[in-house]
Amino acid sequence: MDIVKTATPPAGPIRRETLHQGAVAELRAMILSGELRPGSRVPEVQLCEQLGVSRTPLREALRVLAAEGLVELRPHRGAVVTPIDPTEITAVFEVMEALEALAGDLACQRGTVEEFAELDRLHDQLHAQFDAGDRLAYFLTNRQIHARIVAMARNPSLEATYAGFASKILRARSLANYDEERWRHSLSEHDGFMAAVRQRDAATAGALLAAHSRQTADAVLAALNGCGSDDPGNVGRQTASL
Amino acid sequence: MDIVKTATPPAGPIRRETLHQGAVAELRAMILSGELRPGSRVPEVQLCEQLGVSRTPLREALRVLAAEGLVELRPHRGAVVTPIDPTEITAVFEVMEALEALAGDLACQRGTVEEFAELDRLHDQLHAQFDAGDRLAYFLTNRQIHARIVAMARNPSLEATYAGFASKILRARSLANYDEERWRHSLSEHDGFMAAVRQRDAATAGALLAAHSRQTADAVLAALNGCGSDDPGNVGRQTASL
DNA sequence: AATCGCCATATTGTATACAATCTGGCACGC
DNA sequence: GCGTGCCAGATTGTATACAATATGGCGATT
Repeated sequence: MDIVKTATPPAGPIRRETLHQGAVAELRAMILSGELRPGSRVPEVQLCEQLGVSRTPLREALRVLAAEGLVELRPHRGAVVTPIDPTEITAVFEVMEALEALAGDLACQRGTVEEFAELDRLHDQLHAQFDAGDRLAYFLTNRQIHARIVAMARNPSLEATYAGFASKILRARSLANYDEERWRHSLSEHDGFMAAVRQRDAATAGALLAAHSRQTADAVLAALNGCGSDDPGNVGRQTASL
Repeated sequence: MDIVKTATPPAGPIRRETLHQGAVAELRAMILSGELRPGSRVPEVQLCEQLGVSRTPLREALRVLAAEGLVELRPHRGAVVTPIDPTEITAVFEVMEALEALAGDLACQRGTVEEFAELDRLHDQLHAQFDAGDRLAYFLTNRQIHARIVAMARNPSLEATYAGFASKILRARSLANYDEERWRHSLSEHDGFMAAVRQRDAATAGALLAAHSRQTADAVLAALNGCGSDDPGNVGRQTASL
């Protein structure tokens, strides 16, 4: 058989598994990174040549992204990247809070010793990156920590739902970079729930994670409402919010 | 302009908005009602003539349903209706519990007087249907009540997520019809959280709704594990579980 | 006799062609 | 002058045709 060409051809158009799957991944990345600006129309043919695929798989990809809520389809009027609506983000954060609480609770009950150790390691790394003033690295480690906690909950449905909400929040965050004080506070919140996590105190960990999420929400929403949407200067560049 | 033909043509194939949207709705209904059995393969061409559409919109519909988790796509091997996996249902219920709690909490804070009154009316109706022994009617009213509560939470993201989880649970329920005692207990749980709702006691209402969800989970999972999956006699008929 | 490899068939993945619908502008009429 | 109706262009929605891949059976080989 041909078990040879398992690796991705470095050049050429996308070739993940099927074209429409690859297109979904590509488009999602483009949306989350801000390369496709919120509210912008998405002409099919243009994306087709950009991704090197035909309209059929591209359209299938758009339908999937629409089901995820990243784009909106208006019959005969084309697709638009879902605009970032502070009202919606508020709603998303409300649910996120509950999901974080659940994840923290379950993670404490179900994580392995190795996973807890890994969490500790990441937390130390987070501190180091804060001390170094490396916002981007901090941001990435932060996401990793939360992702690990969710994974430790041993609940694929929670994980998938969490990922969906996280992606929406990520898009909002890319518009709003906030201040040093919030950063410091964010770290101290991490210290807080990590203390509970170390003791396997499920209820407290969940509550503190939810509180952390709520604080993040406040900061993001404040930044969102603060900067408005006129002349979105750095939109399109993913910035490191905390 | 042509504001005339707003109504759906009664005859002819599906014609909701676009064909693929209609196909999504049709297929989802077929899956939820059990007309398409869990685990069964879904040949495209067969569904095409059944729905009276071409392969293109049907395939787009399948991609959407795959994103919702109702079908699974295996490249070059066709789509299958996602089998009902007790493990997954357990996970789904875990998240559902948190969603119910959140919905109940927010609903108490945000519902209008009219909505609370409507909830009361539905609750009375539920009692009447229990007394009449009408399981199906009870089941439908039950769903309505929960849907109303979620709507009162004023959170579209929660509503959408809830709907997704509810549909998965619905499929599991259709396999497991459980006993009179559980029915009675379910009603008394409704009495419980409705009492809290009437007092706008958000925290208690949320907690009781979560508990109700947990009890439902126990019953459904017990029934699921009880009957096994050999000779799934009445699979395909939607039954009224509580 | 059992296993491996190959091939015919069916089904899915993709590309292209055609039909339907929306947008923007222009001429006409009031 | 302004609004209305119509038309050309562009874009999306759908159908069909072609290419690629998985499945199951048959035969050759050991």
